[in-house]
Formats: sequence, structure tokens, C-alpha cells
Amino acid sequence: MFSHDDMWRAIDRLADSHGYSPSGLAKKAGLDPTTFNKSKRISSDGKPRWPSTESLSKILAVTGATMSDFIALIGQDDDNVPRSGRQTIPMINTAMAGKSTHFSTDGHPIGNSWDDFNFPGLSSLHDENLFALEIIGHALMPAYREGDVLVASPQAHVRRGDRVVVRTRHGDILIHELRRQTANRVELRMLGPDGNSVSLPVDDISWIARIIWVSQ
Amino acid sequence: MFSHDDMWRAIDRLADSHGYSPSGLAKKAGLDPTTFNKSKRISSDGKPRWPSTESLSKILAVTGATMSDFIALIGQDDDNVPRSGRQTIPMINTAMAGKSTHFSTDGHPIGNSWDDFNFPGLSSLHDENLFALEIIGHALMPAYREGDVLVASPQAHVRRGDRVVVRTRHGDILIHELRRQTANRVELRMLGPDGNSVSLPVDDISWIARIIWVSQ
DNA sequence: AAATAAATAGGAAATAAATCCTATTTTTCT
DNA sequence: AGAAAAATAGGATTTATTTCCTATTTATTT
Repeated sequence: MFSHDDMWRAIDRLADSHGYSPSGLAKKAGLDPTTFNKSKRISSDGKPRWPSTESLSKILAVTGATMSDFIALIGQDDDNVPRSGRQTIPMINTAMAGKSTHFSTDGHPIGNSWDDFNFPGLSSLHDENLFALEIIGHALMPAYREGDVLVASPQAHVRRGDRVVVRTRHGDILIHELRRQTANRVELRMLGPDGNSVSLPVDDISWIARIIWVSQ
Repeated sequence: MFSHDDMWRAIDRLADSHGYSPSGLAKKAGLDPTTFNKSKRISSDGKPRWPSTESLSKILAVTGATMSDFIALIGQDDDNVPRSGRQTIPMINTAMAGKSTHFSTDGHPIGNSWDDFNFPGLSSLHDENLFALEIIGHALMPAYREGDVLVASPQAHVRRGDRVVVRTRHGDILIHELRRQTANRVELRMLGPDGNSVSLPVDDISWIARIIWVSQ
């Protein structure tokens, strides 16, 4: 079971871990922004107020969190919250990174110029058919090196410029950059040093999976 | 998240698994025996009715069940458990990927040759000081392209061959491959096409962060 | 088979959650 | 520092859940 405090604490933590205030989370979930006001959690006559399971369902839906995630939030100790619960990390671009003191002397992000970047964890894993490919050999240098692991999604929409894993009907696995895709042909650019293109008839292609993450 | 059907089904199953009818469970929990009547789950104007989290808390209390138990009841008979709870995805290497039928015709992993790969989510984020760098410009092609996001860890141990973000004492941010690190110098190899090396005195370097993930 | 108890259907009333609203405080942006 | 936006407090109103109630059905007991 869970207590009134547990429920509200978990809601607060769910909000915080997804970069929202309770007000922002309510809004995002299609509820009134004042739904989770702390001043509304205990009524004027002292009675605790319990959100409906519909409200709960809505905030889990909008954050992509499961009930298990929510339960984990109930049990969490305040002092022991790993950043991992946040699902975001600070991000800055390379143009800005060198300009001002955005880093502490030991490489920690400081200052106000950082955006939040949604780290893969829960959000990308709605894609149930992700797979990983570990690179063997040096054929894809310098884009990919031996030991790198590519995470690919057959479901993700692909556009020109994307790096993709292509499976031909002959059973070949190709890792290239998608240059163009027409009704009849798929034009790919090799990732090796010379960057030559190859053009395949659509009928020769079994599937294309977009590379979304690379571990290095 | 969970649906209206999920919620009521779990309530029914909770009751049944503790030897109660829905009516009996409600009564036992201090609620009106008609609280969980099936006729009250959809209102006369067709709207779904969602129990409050207080009611939920009461029935879990009286049965001694936990929220995890309750969630398990939601998921019962569901063969379609999403992979996301696993924190791993299937992985194979590029040498094997083309050899046998490791993929279905729509790009889904099949067969027994797949390893499990720990996808970043919770496991890598014990490193609280991760940051992300978004690539601006084409200077790092073809290793990194504009729009790629590098996830870097100042805490991760770096070795030769690793790609790293280096901060010099002058405030420069460099993205290179680590060729060698001695007591006095750090030798880096540029990621651009010509792959020239640069050698910096250790004293000129503020910190080095290893690139661990790339979004593309 | 009949009697009794429990469960359930479904409407009305009471209570509670969410929404709407105004005002203030806090945070963010310029 | 000042302006603007977001968040929050808290009251009033609307909507929704639970309780109360009566009647019927189903299950259990005799």
C-alpha cells in the first residue's frame, strides 16, 4: 500500500525527473496547471486530497513512465536520487562550449547556458524493436571503429543524411548514409574514406533501420 | 501508463486472488459495497469512471498487497510486455549480422545468436557528471556531423583509441582521438580527414572527458 | 426446493477532485 | 535591474467519485 504523502511525493519526483514543475507536469498532461498545487493537497478542513487514477494515468502517459517507475519514485530517499532518474543531461553545442566558462575545472557543467538533453532510457525504448550491432573490423573508419556499438531502430523514420543499417534480400547487412530514396531506388553513400555512392533497387532491400545511438 | 480497463481488471483480480468479490473487497476496505460495481465503471453518458488513489490505497492495505503486486495484476495474461523494462536490447556483431537469418523480414532480431546489450538508461547514469555536446559545423566529418549529440563523461577512464572531449587551460574545447598519454604529454589525433596528430603538455589540459554515446 | 445472504444494477444525494479564476510569488529572460 | 513568464496560493464553481438507497439477480445455506 501507499500513503497520501507517498503519492504526492512520487508525483513531485516524477515531475522533477522529467524536467517539469508539478504545475508544468499537470499542464503537459492535459490537466489544469493548479491540479497538483501543494496548497490543494490538504483541504481547508484538514482532509487529505487524493488524485484520481485517471490523473495518474495521464501523467504517466505524458512522461512515458510506467507504474513501476512511479513506484520506484514512491520509495526513493531524497538524498539518494541519482541523476539517472532525471532522464536528461545538460547539453551545449560545440560553438558555445569553448566560449565562456561553461565547465568547472574538472569538467562539470556550470552556468546557465546549458539545455536539457533527453538521454535514452525510457523515451527511446518505446521502440520495442531496437537492436544493437557491434562493429567488427575497420571498414567503417573513421565514422565507426571496431568495438563501437550501433543502436538501430527499424521503426524510426529515415531521411536523407541519416546513417542506416540496410538489409538486402540477399542477406547482406550494409551500414551507410542514406543519400536519397525514391520510389524505385535507394541511394547510399559509403562511410569509408572515399565516400562513394551505391544505388540499389528498392526491391532488393528487405528493410532499413536508422542508427540512433552509438556507443564508443 | 495504464488504461481504464487495466485499472478495473486489476481491481477484479486483486479481489479474486484474495477470495473476495469486488463488492466484498470494497466492503472489507471500508468502502461502500457498491463502489466497484461494474455498472458504475462507465457512466450513463458513456464516460469512464476512474477510482481515486485513496480507494486504491485502501484495497491494497486490506489485502496486504503492494503496488508492485497490483501492477503485476494489470499485466497478467499479457504476452506483450514491452522490452523497455529490460534495460537491454539484443546485440550482434557486424561479422555475424550478415551470415545467417538473424533478422526477420521487417528488421526484427530473431534466432539465438543475439547477446544482450545494456542500453543506457539507468546503468550509465550513475555517472552524475555526464554532459552532452551538440555538434555545430562540419569540422569533424565524417566521424561526427552537424546535429550529432555527443554524450561525454569526465569521470570515465580513458585509454588510447578513445574519442575524447579535451578542455585546455586556455578554455578551448577539442574533440579528438586519444593516441597516447604519458606523464608529460597527451597526444591526440584529429578526427578530420587528414588525421593529423597534435601533442599537448599535460599542464595545458584542464580535463578530458571520454565520449561514450553519440546520438545521430 | 425454498429461504437467506451476498452481489450487483442503477438512480439520487453527498462528498471530493478538477477546473476556473484572481492574486501573489518565484523564476526566467532581456 | 526590470520585464515577462511560470508557478503557486487559495477561493468559487463545475465535474466526478463515493455513499446511500431501492430493487433485482445470483449464490449460498438449510
